[in-house]
Amino acid sequence: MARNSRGRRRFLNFIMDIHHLKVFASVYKHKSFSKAAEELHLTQPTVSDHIRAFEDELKCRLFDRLPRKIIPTKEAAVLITRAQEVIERVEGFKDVLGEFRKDLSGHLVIGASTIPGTYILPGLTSSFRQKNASVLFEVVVSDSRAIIDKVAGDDLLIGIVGAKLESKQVDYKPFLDDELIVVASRKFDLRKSISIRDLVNLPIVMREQGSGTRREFEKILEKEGIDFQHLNIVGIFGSTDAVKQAVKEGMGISIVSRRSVKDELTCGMLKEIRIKDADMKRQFYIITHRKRTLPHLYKMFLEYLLS
Amino acid sequence: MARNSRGRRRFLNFIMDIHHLKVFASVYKHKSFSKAAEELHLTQPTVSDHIRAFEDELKCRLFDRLPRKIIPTKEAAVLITRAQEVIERVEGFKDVLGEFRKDLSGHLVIGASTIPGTYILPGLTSSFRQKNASVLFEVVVSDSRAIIDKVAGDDLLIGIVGAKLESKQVDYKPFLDDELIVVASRKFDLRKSISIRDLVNLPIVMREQGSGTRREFEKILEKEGIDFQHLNIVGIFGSTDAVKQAVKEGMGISIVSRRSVKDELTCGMLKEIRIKDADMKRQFYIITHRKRTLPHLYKMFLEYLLS
DNA sequence: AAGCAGCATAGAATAATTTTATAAAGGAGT
DNA sequence: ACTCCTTTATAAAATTATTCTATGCTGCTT
Repeated sequence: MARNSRGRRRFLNFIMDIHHLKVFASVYKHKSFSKAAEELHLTQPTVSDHIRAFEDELKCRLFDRLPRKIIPTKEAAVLITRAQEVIERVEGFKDVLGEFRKDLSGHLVIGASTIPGTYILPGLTSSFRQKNASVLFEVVVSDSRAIIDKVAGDDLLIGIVGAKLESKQVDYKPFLDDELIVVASRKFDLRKSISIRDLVNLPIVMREQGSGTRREFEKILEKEGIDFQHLNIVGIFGSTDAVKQAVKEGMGISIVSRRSVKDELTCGMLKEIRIKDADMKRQFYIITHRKRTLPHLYKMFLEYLLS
Repeated sequence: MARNSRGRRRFLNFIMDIHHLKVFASVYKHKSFSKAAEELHLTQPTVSDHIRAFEDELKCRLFDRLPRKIIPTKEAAVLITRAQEVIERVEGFKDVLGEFRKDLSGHLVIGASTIPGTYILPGLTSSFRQKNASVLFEVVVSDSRAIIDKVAGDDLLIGIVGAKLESKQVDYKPFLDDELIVVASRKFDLRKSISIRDLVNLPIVMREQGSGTRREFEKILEKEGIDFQHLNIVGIFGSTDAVKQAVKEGMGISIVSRRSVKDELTCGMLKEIRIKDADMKRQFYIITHRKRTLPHLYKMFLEYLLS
């Protein structure tokens, strides 16, 4: 039945959904119930019913039914504008999403551990910006542990880290390679190539705990059966630059990412000491939250990174 | 079942009615399906279902469901503004009508035949305006026939006329009384009181056919058994003022509405000749279309007229 | 007066929404 | 690790809404 117990409709809800408004607008446009029915692919009784329900709801007559035509009342004339506005907005709903998807501008926040944040991302963000319009990049640099926690805890959407810590929330995608190398000041007198066991005897400068670089180094030592405690640690610094500075000053050697000392090696400020018997390769990862949806801009950037 | 054949919904229609938008907005606000369900007096599965349907419709995820909380996606953040706008507009629908009803400003068009339009309405519109704000009155003066036709034909909403012509469309409400009187120039030498039959011998100035005054006069003659053809008509004028002018000039006597010559009688420009043997009372009517709804302003004015 | 055009009404058929009941998944506390 | 708790998902049944067909009514028109 078109109505439920004579004129009263719906249990709790209101009549004014888009559908009803559309019927109203169409009747107003055609000044005819049957023409409106035709346009909307409904039957005339349905249209009648909608109009009546709408009139009941508003407690006012909207159309005067004269024998040959219907005339909208003043009230209908007042309402039609608003009704059309609402319809238009709702129809445009999907377009809003479409527009939004085309839009590659916006604010892109990326978490990164020291090496990726300092030596990898600046180049990539810069070239992404050259291809795509106006993106504001914000690179949050912290150590790997902190970045992973932020991604897991919904504070960041994407991160690039140099360590893989277990977390159910986080999805790891392998990204670029890197290699840990041993560096020393150019004044440091040492053979060009040593065994990993020789490290035990050398003064070492290190990053703090939580650093991906340090963690990788610890993993390598462990694999080689060397106890971290036996190392001769002479300094711990909170940043790669500080470590590099200390090494340049001759405080000791350090194990750092090759990417972080590329320039110093080229100009001879630091020299590399090859380790002949250990694999010092490491992997960087792009991390995202396993259950969160990336905004479009982020997806685009992620695709760019992986290509 | 909440959905009909697994996720596909509705036969022909779209999901985005106000109801769905409200569910979306509530979930967005509370960041919780169950809280939204509570607010909307629905159950949680219903809310789940609406959101899923909406997501299917837009082909994009709106909320990331994490274990303890849900996080709106960027898409949801983009859409929520628009959704709230639409909801607000629809909620405000009834208020628009309310406002409209309180509003007593506007354009009020009244049709009137000569006597009401010239001698009755100006006073009434003026006092109505003193009580109520800013009404723009437009008085369309024409003869009774024309006004009745315009009301019947939807060109006018309200009219005041001095004749009752049959028309199924038109509703007549008795309004003020009037009286037809015989007037003559003050130079015109005649007894103060005559019989209606004496009119046959006098030179008469008249309004055109269609005039309510003339029609009333014809009806009186008919009642008295006097043939209109036997009258000594010496002039026909298209307006009451023209008739009055002609009478003043001594062209003849005329039968006019007492209201239209009130001032002239007072200052002696015209004199009344009493008819001792005929009832010359007449009635004015407020007319409206039987099936049309009067706008609020018109209703107010009508009430004012009838009080 | 019969035919026609246009809206209203009633009841049946169809479709959509909401509910109850239950599952599944992930945290929090013991 | 196990259990409880919270939150969302799923399924089927119940409820409610919408639409349709058929028919009635009214007032023009011829």
